Amino acid sequence: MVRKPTSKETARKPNMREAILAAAEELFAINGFNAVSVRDIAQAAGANPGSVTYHFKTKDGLLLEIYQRHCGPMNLRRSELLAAAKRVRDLQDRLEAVVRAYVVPAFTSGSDLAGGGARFTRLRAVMSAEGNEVARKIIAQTFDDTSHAFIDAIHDSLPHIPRTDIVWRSHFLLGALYYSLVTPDRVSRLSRGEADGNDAASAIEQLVQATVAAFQAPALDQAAPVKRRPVVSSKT
Amino acid sequence: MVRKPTSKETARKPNMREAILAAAEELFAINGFNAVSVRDIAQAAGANPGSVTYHFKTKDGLLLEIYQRHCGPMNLRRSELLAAAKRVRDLQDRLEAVVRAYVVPAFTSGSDLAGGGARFTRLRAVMSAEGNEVARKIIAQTFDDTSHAFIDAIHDSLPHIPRTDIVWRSHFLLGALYYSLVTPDRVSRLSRGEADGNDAASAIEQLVQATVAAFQAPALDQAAPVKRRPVVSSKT
DNA sequence: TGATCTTTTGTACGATAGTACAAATCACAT
DNA sequence: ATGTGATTTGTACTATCGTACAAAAGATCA
Repeated sequence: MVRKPTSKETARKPNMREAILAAAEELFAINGFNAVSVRDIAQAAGANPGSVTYHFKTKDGLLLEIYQRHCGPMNLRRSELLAAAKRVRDLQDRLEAVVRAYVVPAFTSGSDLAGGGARFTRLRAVMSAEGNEVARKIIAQTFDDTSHAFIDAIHDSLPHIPRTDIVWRSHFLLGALYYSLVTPDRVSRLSRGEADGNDAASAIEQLVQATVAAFQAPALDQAAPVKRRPVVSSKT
Repeated sequence: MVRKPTSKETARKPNMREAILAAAEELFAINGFNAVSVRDIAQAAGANPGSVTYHFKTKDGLLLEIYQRHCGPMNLRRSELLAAAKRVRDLQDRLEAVVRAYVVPAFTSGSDLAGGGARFTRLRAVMSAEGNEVARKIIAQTFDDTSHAFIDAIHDSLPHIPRTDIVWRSHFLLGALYYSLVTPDRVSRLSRGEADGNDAASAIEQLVQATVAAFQAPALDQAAPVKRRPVVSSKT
């Protein structure tokens, strides 16, 4: 039989599916995966719980779809920005451009998705903290390449810093980035209202400025290799 | 009747209560609050589920007890280290000492609790990401004082940096700290085995070094208030 | 020992979780 | 209009959740 996948195959009425995705993304990003029920999502999307099962089979499948929806555009955007940053001649400026290329897409929209950049990044932060299995797999196989590309680019701008130090510092960058999206109100509170933790532009500039300086810090290397500071091991 | 609170009042057999607390702390720190059931905790502690209810009334009460168990010692330790740090004469050295006074207690044991510092800090990180209500209240009313004290101390070492910037950067510090405890394996992975994300000593040194540099970065202030930096030109 | 208090156990209850599935409904080509 | 396949709805099943509570067990002291 000859199939004619004109409008039938391409999801004739994607409204509800999209609504469920959006509602789930928002609820997961705010409350985490475990605290949100399928019924919560359905209600927020104005749908029936059974409809979620129909479109995404399982709750995990829903999370998976959210990731697959964003990972592509965000990494594409990062690649473009990184490529542009690498063309900056001055080393100091290039470092800042690279950091900016890493930070900006996390705060802003991935592409056509309205303002979803910060929301999805917050989602990733929360899933990371929850140790979500689905997220862990996707992250490792989707973002590690990007992370390596950025680490390499930063290393090119700072040849005298060991790669190990750059890994640590970029790890700190991601942690700071995540935390800024997870608990923005704390910034407002601790600054006694002088700063707005929810202002993405401020967050980006502050983060870029601080991170560039952190990357430029002298290397730790072998000086005082911290043989056995009485620190206590983290795991038994 | 004259009471003789010799051994009865002081918890005659605290073994089980302590075992439940320890098990809960570990499970919460790893899997979050919502993903862990009372039955999980009881089983891990070798106790009966009803015993958890008996000692802590509710699951929230158990979390509350964990916080109250750690907050005192950890903040005390921080205060001591901070006081010592403030006495450092050289401004550069003092800044590093202050940062270290903030970081070290988060990674190491609060006091008598065996290796619980990193575990409890990780717990705080996860609760923060989950938006746990119980944790949020305690954190705000217990740690904000400490945070302000550190921010002030850092500001004293860096008088030319606006307080707002210092708040942002200390926020980044806490985010980096949290993330290092939540996802240490990522460091090992991205460094291709050259760094050990689970090594507390390395984490502390790297974090202190990077953070001191971040604090010392020039102020953002009003220079170029981020109208619309041409972050990128590529659109392809 | 027997009385009394603390702790542990076992069990059960109501609520809610994820998911399955049949019936109802819808959109559209014929 | 009607048949057809894609959705949506309603409902139900099982599992597990937090918690309550009575009974059993253990400990302490007159």
